[in-house]
Amino acid sequence: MGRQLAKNFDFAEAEARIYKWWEQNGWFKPEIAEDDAEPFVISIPPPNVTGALHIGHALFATLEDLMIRYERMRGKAALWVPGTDHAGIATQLQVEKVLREEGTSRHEIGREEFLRRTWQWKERYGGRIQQQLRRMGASCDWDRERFTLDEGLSKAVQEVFIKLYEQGLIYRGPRLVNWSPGLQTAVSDLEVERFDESAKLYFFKYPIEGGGYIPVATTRPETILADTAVAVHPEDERYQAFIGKNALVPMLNRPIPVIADEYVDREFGTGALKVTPGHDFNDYEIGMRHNLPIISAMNRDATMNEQAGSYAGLDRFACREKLWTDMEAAGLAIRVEDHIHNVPRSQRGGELIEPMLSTQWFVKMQPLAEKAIAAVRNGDIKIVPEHFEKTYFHWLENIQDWCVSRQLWWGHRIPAWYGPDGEIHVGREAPDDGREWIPEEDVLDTWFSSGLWPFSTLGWPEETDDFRRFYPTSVMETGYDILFFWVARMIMLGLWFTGKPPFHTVYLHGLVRDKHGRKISKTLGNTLDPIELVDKYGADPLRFTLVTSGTPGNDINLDPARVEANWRFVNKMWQMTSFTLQNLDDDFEMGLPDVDALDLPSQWILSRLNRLIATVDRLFGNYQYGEAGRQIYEFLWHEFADWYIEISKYPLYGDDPVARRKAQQVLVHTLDTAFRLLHPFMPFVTEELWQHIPHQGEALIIAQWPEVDETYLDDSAENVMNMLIDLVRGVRNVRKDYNVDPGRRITALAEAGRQREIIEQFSYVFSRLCNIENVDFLDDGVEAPEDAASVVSGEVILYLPLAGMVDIEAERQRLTAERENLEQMIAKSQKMLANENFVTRAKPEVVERERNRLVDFEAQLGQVTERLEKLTSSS
RNA sequence: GGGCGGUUAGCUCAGUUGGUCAGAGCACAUCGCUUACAACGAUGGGGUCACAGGUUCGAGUCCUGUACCGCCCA
Repeated sequence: MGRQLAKNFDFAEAEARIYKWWEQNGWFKPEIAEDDAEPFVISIPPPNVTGALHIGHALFATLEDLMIRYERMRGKAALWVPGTDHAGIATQLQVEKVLREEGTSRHEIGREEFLRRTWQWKERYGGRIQQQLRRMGASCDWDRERFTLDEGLSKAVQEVFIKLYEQGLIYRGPRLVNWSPGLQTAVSDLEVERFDESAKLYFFKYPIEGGGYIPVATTRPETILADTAVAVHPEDERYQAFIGKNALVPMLNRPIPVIADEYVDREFGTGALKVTPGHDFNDYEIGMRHNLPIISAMNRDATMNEQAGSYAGLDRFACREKLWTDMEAAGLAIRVEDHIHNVPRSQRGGELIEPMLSTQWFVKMQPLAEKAIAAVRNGDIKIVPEHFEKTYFHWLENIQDWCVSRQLWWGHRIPAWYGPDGEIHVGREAPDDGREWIPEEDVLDTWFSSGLWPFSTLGWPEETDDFRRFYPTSVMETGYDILFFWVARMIMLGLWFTGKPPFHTVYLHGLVRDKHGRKISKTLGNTLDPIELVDKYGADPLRFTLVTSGTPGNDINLDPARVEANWRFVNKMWQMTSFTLQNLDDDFEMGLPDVDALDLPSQWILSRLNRLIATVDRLFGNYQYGEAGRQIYEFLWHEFADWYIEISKYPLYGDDPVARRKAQQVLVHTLDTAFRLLHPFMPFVTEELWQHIPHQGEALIIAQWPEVDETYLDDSAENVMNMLIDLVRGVRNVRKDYNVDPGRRITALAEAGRQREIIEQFSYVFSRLCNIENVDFLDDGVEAPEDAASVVSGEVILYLPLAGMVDIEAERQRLTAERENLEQMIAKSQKMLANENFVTRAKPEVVERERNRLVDFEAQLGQVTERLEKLTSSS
């Protein structure tokens, strides 16, 4: 009789075995659903192909897998499209580093060889992250895996670029761009981060032709050499006389106009501004307004060029120093002050970004942005949590044209050719006109291809079966940090090219931080390696911790102690199952008796179980996965294990085969249902345990999601059970207070009024749970023993005769405290109910509940008071 | 300067139509190896829910303001 389970869960063995089994059976594929099933599709946020799984990846993998598993169990054609990103700059930097170590460089080996090496690098390291996602339990359809440089995706990229060009939305031209001198490429404004750093503010004299000077302050003296104007505020009295005159650029003596512009902040510095359209974005705007010439005084490596006169060839910082020394010598320098300056740095590597004049390819964003704004405004796309919509709108409403060309080699080559007469051709091929067309060297921003991801991965621009069936996708789950980089661009490009929003919901998660809320960084040494945690505790506890440690859109402070606690939860479930299996008969048959045929504890646990299903459904509907997980945990541990299992030992160990059978069925049914609910959170252990319990169907991963059976919802069973639980707790309490040896069996006397039958029937509960040998009933008019402690719940009072152990005075104090507490509650409750506004305005069920509470309190108070009076009169 | 988020037990966090909402885990204290589980169980201590107003019969929950922390944008 009974079945055996290993003593503990060997997660390392089981996870590998189960994942392989799922994958081999094709259960990650949408085709396992009915042919007409509604699709549910997620495109993975593609990680860097040569990267390693970090804790942020673990978070998205968990959330997306949770959504996919839930919808799969609900019968939808669930498809999670996996893939990786070529990550232009990051990957190129990795390979360049290797080349440097080999003593060579990409320029030395040439473009073709460099690309060969990079593909080789991708082949070698590309795959690692996919394996790590598998360890997290990610149920992606690996047969549909994509890479942004795949042929199909490259075709989509070309298609989009060419179409946008034909539509007049792509242009090429010299503009001021963010230039990364170390990488020697342009980057977009999103790829620039700004930091407040201490710097120097240099005050100097701008000589005026014909005498006098205007004092000017700058943080970057070297740009003086590229000044094309001095600007003052039109209403600034101090400088009125100079407007329209010429100033002379220090050391170069080049004449430039003094102009008036309202942009100038009269309070800052000297109130006069040097204007350098070639090296500053604000100055560029001023330059446009006043038709100023643009001078670029730097080379691509941020050394000074011939425009800098004698300073040509110097690095910008060396130039700054030398120029200032020269200006001091020339009597033009006034003073240098310490100054906090907002400095632009590259998101990649942190080097100083220089605004530089450069010829690049741009996408006109406004027409695309308008559609993207409308889609969220009219509800076609919902952002969760909602407050991110504001950020989204603000960015799109103020959108700048997107610089999409990069002077890199690793990426999608821009499909453009230059003709011998300077003409530009954009298309898949060079024109076949016998002339020599030179292909564009630049590649596209990696985010350009990522922006097509939801549809390019499904075959677009081809009208493939997948595209027809699975586009638009359903939910875009990703971090809020790439709302602009990625999400907004997918929405813009998706709407523009497919005419449909690429997904109906954007779910944004927060950043994972360390347990003290610090950003995770190698420098701080607080990195959390998800794979290490999986090795130590298994994937399930890590997943559960990631989901239940926070709320949507908020950062998560991950405490490894919680991972350990959830590993204990896994063990707890293992033990619950082990208990159940040990108590099954060989001829056990699944099933569930009608609610009327069940005992109270079973009615109670099934009522709680069905409420749990309803709660989880409601929470999932609102993307409240964390709360749903916590509720399941609470149910399994603190209702099912703590109470139902303990109580079920009575019928299981008793000699009534019918009762025994019913208890078995309730145990199995509850585990079965709870495992289904928990499976999206903890797929491995739930699958393993489900396989061990009696079950119908091949695998939990494809089992049906539970539905609420309202016939099992039972308020009255819950109320009575709560009373019993209350009494048990009260008895345990007394035992502890009086230091009654846990092994010592005691008896109880009850005054139960209308609850007498219940107490009688469930005296075994007291026996099992608080070691009460038997409960007798006090006949009317018979006094309770004096040497007894008492426990009250509702109208029931239990006396625990503890001859010689009860300190009457202590007992009196205990009861007095309880009476005071009750009196307070009663007063509060009475006050509420006496308030006409409450009775008339509050919801009826709230008023009703309050009335019941009051009745309960009063019954309890009656018992406590009576007991106190007896103790007082008899002592 | 504009916008957003946070401030709940020693620590990490829940608490989403305002009415058992003052909770969980960890940590701490006491007791217990009782045949599912010591990777456990029982019991307990611990918070004026940042502060000040307001709305409401009722506010951790809604509104306004303040302080501090963090993020985004300029």
